[in-house]
Amino acid sequence: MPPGAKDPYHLASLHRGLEVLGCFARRPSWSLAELAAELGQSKPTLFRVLHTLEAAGYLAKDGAGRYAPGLALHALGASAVRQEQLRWQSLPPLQVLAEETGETVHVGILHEGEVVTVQVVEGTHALRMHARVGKRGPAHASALGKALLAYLPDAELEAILARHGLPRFTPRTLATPEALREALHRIRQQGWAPDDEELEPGLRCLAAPITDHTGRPSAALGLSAPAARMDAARREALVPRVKAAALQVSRMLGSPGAMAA
Amino acid sequence: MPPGAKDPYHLASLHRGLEVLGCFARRPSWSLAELAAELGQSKPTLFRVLHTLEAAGYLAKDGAGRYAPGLALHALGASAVRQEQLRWQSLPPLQVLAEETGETVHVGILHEGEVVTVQVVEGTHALRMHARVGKRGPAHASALGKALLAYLPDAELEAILARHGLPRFTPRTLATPEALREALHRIRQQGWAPDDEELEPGLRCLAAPITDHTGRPSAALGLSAPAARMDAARREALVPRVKAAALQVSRMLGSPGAMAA
DNA sequence: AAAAGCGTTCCGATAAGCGAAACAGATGGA
DNA sequence: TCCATCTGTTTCGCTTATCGGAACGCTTTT
Repeated sequence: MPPGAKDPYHLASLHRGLEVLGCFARRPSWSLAELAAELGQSKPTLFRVLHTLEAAGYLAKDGAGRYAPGLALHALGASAVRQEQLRWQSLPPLQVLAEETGETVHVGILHEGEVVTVQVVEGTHALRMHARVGKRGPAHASALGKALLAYLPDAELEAILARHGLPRFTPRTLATPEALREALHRIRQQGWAPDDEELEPGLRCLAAPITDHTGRPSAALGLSAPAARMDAARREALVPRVKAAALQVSRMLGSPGAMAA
Repeated sequence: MPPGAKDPYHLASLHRGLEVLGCFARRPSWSLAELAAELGQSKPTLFRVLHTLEAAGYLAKDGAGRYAPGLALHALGASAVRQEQLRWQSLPPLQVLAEETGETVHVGILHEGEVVTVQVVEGTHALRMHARVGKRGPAHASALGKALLAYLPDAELEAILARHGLPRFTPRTLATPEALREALHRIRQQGWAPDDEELEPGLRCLAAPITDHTGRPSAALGLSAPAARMDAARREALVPRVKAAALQVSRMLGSPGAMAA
């Protein structure tokens, strides 16, 4: 980026715009002239940049002619903060749980009918589930996914079923709407979701919902282990720990329901 | 913006970049191809945009080759959220206080040695202080400013004095470092700051600090009235109400010190 | 009254940046 | 195993987007 090496894929105009936005991270209010001095740019150039940022809603003029962060920037910021918050707040409890149980634990959210992994801490056993941040997977065939589907409004569940269907991965996959609905009903009652080799033979999971600051279950925390280490007794013992970890994350996100516990 | 009217101050490249960022407000993870489909852009074009956004730290590649919000975006978001939060969280308490007292109340922050007004609710009396969001003013000659200066580290206070000096506006302006320091000492002790016609003859104010989620006094809440309505007795009566309003805002910002009260 | 500051507009020269097409790895199905 | 088909990346020549000097009103300061 410094002189010398030139990058053929560098858009100067966009780069300048981002530099301007960066200034607003430090100070909430700038005039054109101030930015021109700060960034060493000509006034017409910056005028165009500011004009474009304003048209896009990223900046807005305040009472005086000065520029301030706009609605789009606020929306973008809120979204980024929320995601980062979930991701990093959840890390310590995940680490503790992974350490204590030796199994891979992860946090995921629902997006467009699929589960997206947001954070992972791998277990310590040689044979363990592999997971990666950013990975997408089917919602109906994972504990994480079912824990989230269970609290969705009916209409949204319908839409997801219509869009993705219920592809079968193993003999145990819940491949009919009836079976899935029944499972979701039980999940709501008990407050956690199982996955008994429904996605991959030999892989068992359990997951509990995480509620955000509005109280809605917007993410889930799960634990995955090979069937050899996850018999009924061990799962029984793990359920409260997974639920406790999910509750702890919920509390850190400011969930009203999780406060008194 | 739609076809027909063309804007000579529109930077196409920057605009596209902002559209890309907007996508990340809705979904945390995108591939180049997905964005190309969503925005109807060619792949090389988007590749350049993503490359530039990544180089600037606004986006980053996650485990797979997919793009996710980067550190710069997170920093920007956190800053925007914090500012907006102070601004809108403070509004309801300000409205109540303005309604009950009939006077103009406002919230301000310190920036580069000056007070910047962040939110205002005007009073109901015909004769009232006029204030505008975004307005800047001297810190040493306003209640808001002094409430903030009082909690600054010594070095920072020094720097501000060196930079702006202590210009005199009225006979009562604190125009010497000694007078100011003494005043700030008292302010720390009593937890609120006065302004007795120090900026404008006939204008009296009082202000109390607002502490943010880190516990630091990062803003202040003030009430301004003409001297005719603000004798010693009335000010005495108003102090606890201004302090209570400031405390309420602090609590809403998650200030640890303000929680138990 | 003059001067200095601001944001805004104009304009011609330049190179920034666009898209078609080609390329290279990865992935997955037959 | 090979082929089909996705990715993301690179190249290249044409065009037009866009840059900065300079000039313009306007408000604020002296």
